[in-house]
Amino acid sequence: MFDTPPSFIALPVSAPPPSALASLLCGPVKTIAAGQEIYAQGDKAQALYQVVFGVVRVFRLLADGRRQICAFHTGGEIFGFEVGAERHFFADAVTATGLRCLRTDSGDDLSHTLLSLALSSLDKAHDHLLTVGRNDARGRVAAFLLEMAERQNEGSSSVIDIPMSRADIADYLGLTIETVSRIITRLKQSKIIRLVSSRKIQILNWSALGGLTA
Amino acid sequence: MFDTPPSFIALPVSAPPPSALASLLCGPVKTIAAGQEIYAQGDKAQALYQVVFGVVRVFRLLADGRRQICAFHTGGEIFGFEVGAERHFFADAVTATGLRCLRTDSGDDLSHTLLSLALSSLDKAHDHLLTVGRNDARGRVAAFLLEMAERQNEGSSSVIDIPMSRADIADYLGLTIETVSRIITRLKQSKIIRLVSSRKIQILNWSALGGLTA
DNA sequence: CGACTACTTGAAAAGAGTCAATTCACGTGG
DNA sequence: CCACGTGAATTGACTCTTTTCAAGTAGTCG
Repeated sequence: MFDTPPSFIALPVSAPPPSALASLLCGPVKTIAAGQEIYAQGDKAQALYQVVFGVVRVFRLLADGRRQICAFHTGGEIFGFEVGAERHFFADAVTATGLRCLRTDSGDDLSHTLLSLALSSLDKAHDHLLTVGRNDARGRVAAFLLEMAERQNEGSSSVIDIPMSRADIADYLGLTIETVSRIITRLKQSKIIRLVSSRKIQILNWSALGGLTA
Repeated sequence: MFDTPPSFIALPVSAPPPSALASLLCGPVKTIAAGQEIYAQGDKAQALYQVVFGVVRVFRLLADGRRQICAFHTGGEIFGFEVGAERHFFADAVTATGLRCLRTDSGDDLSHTLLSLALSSLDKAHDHLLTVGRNDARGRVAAFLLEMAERQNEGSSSVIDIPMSRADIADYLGLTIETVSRIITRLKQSKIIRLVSSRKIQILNWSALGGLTA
């Protein structure tokens, strides 16, 4: 390892201090309907948002109409970071969603809190890149299901809600809807999952599912 | 667009202020050899680095030995952000490289500067995700060539240096070496590029190349 | 009940991966 | 200076995966 001069201290990048985070929150919760836009590419980047309930998707649109979903955000998560003054992405609600705007003008050292939030976004983006870059279709769907499961393990029921459509999943994973559907069918046939309904999936064999991802 | 309460100010996320950045720099330039490790997964995250010359690759290693390169970094770029106290990635030198460590203990409001750097990393990660998620093999290679060209358009020669191996390119784009090689051959046959040598590529038709990417 | 949308399934075609064999560039040592 | 060895890059033949296009099923809302 490349040795570091001792005078360099650790980066201030610990997990977001919950207290500082609480001080960041403020606005009232706004409820928006499924499909409603939160912001669009080209908008002025003005605020961050916290998801109170529901699901948000953040995505880019390509010239030919295709879409790459960069991230889904669910309860508690914060999104809306942008590099410049303008939005580079679109964000809209997948389901009816409650959002809180986050103040960034409370006077003092907010950038410390914002930094740890931004780094956590960066980390997730890298995870997603790994999922898409180094997994075949089956591995990507498996990773997606495990990601969704992890977000909602309150009570650790093995039945997970899939609030988004197959098209959303496909655009998130860089696949087509048909492939997503076929993979789900195959996972069902091999008894790794069970479909309660097309939007409610029970995981029967966690380790097998985990074994499919990179 | 979801309307924002007027009390919320713009995010402090403008481009890195060059002055503040200058104040961040300090350490002497360390030269490391091609292939030498800079940090490894599991290491304590201690500092950021700025590339003075040369090329660095940041990557993850999978259980089965495969590799996903998250980013290449060249002259001037800053890397080494981590979420927690531990490194989640490996970083090493592609070619002989000069690095400067960046102090993060200079007393005052560094997190503002760090935030804009982190957001710029986040933006690049999203770009890369788009490249890998929504392009076929040809589009990914085209995007890669254009990215490399953009990094070294001093003098705007159309001949670009490719300091990394085909294996590196493949691991960056989520492809195999053979596919990368075949795509390059096809681009050559269609007179979009010309190979000065396997590591020196001249772009003959920029717009055609741009038309291949999403 | 009918229309609409989401999801699933099938068959054929295209794309990318795998395995194997060359070719190429470059150093080293005879 | 040339033969040789090494690792990188290219090419070929073949297989497997994923997409494409098309059709069919299911569920929902009027």
